[in-house]
Amino acid sequence: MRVSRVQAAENRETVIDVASRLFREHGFNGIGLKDLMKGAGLTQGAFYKQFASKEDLAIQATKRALESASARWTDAVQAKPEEPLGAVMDFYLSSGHREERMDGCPIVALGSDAARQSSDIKAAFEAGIKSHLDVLNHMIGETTEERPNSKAMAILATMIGAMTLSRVVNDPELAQGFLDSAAEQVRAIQARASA
Amino acid sequence: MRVSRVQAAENRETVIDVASRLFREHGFNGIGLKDLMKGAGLTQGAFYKQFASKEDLAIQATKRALESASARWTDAVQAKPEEPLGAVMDFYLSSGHREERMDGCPIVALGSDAARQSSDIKAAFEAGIKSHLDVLNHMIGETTEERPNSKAMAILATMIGAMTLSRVVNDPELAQGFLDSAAEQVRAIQARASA
DNA sequence: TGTACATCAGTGAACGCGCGTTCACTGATGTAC
DNA sequence: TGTACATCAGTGAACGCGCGTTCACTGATGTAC
Repeated sequence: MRVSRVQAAENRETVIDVASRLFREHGFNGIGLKDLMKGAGLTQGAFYKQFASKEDLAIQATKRALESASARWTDAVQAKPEEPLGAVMDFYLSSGHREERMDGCPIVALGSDAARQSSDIKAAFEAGIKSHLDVLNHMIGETTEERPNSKAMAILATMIGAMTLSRVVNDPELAQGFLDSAAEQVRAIQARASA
Repeated sequence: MRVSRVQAAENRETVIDVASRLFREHGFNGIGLKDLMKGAGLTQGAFYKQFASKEDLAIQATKRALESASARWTDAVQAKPEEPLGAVMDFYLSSGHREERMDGCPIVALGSDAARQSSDIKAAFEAGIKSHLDVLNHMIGETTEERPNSKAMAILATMIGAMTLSRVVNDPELAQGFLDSAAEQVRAIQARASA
């Protein structure tokens, strides 16, 4: 049952979108091609007409996940341009984000895994992370300092570290404590940047 | 070939030690029972004489990994009691630690995975993380504040976030930048705590 | 202390299962005239 | 524009493989007398 070129291209994009979410939910090794394709309404056999291997899809899906994460950050900036960093923290350091692993930050959801993956996967993370740093730099209004990006790097590290810690403990109060402490900390960094 | 009770107990501990290292290197799903047992000099079949399931071993190994991580932190304190936080940062935020996933911080190595695991696994992380926070609190000499542990939480989040970011990028300079920015940031938190 | 027997940690093969990947086939799409 | 044929995205079954788990067996350890 051949399908139009347009439809085939759409199917490919759907598979990448679905994979970017299911990989975040289950990890690169935690979900198989059968379920990934089923999530896009296709069967296993069609996979190799679109992708060279599972690794190939993992690369595309990682890029997609980081692009949508960056888009979410820039959306936050535009929604509340007078206090962009606050807007980002409102969604990133929230209990909602703690629960939504599937649609949440891919660095938190896949970071431990990614450290073990090929340099192609890491390249996708690196590009996305640089994009995050650029957005942060504009937010804190600081582009020239001793070590470039230093405060943006510290903010990003604090935020993804807090979300990671928040997700690996059972105690909800402790989990919330990490998010609150990170928010307090990021505000302190911002104050130093503005001063 | 029965083995003495003492030997059997030693074998069990060896398996847990090996697993705590190999899980960190390959992830919970990235290594099988055959290789875990081989690492301890035993065969696959002996596994179920010592553990109820792979999940059971994962719980024991996670506890072990976090205990040895905490031990490393307290060792650093004792080795350099006049500047304990500096001593911890010297090893934690180092390129050596970035490369040694097998013996390094289990929160960074397994955090993304752990968020998807059972509450038994999370309980092991929670206990280890609380222990880390206690050590940090003693270091910064602050036990009573508005939100208890707030600065210790921010320091821990910054450190594990920086190590995670450092490991998922290819560019060595960018990787080092995250570690350096985190160190700078942690010193700033410490200064505020002492003031 | 010495002997006879029960226990059980460890071995290695087997189990069913799901994985990533391959392939013969289908039939609507795209192309050539 | 209409017809004939080639293309190829998608199907569904099959491949070999490694996984977690089970099991009959071994033989040194531990126990009872």
